[in-house]
Amino acid sequence: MAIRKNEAYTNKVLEMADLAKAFSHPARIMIIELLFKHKDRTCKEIVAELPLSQPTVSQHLKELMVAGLICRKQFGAQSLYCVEWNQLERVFLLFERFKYKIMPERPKRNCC
Amino acid sequence: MAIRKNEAYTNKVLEMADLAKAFSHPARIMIIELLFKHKDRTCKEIVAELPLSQPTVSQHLKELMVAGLICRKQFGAQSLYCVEWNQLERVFLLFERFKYKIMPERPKRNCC
DNA sequence: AAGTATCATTGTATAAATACGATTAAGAAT
DNA sequence: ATTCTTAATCGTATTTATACAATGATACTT
Repeated sequence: MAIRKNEAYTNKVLEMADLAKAFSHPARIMIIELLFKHKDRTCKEIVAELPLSQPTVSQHLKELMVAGLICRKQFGAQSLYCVEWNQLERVFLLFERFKYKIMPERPKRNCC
Repeated sequence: MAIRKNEAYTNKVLEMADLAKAFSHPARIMIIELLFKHKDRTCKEIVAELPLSQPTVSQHLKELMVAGLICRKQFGAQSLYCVEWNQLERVFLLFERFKYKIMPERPKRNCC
């Protein structure tokens, strides 16, 4: 613990951790997959594809919204969800940058 | 909840969620970055770069080992850690596959 | 042998994540 | 108007994650 708490992590690392967390539950990965197969989905349709109750799915949807990965449009009584492509691209960009920063250093074989 | 609990998620989705979870804490991302800068690092050196106590760092190291992302070599009293490149490549592969499965469908502009 | 250094493990406290029943709110249908 | 549908939110229980002091274990130093 040689580093002070407040200047410990760069914004990029914090952003990557947050976005990785959004992907750290299988239901949330599946939601993103579902939303690209059909671009607008109601909550009910998403619930029908998952082994989770409606309130739990709503909670995961909210987390994905907070992460900026999906958005919601109100259509009468129902909510239509869709992917925020810009933010999804941002995730892939961060992981790709991380990879190309690291992988050129990759040794011929693993050390262990 | 129309899907039965046991057949809910594919192995690929579960694997991706687990690996994303490994990246979901800034300390763990930094550890991987540190380990590629200098390929072998002692626990003490890693602790010196993070705002966390030695036991907490040890715990994060263990989680990364369980995820298969790093490995440990014992050298006398000290532990040397290094990246498991194969597994790191696996992470990037999963995210890239996910991207190329999804992004061709990307519409010209966001829906919201 | 006694002391020191390194680091994993244990125990434990606190916070965050996960899950769901119950409720609420708002629109749609009758 | 009343009932039904849809989905968010609330309340709460349970599990998991995070953090660290204390301890234990192993090797190194003197």
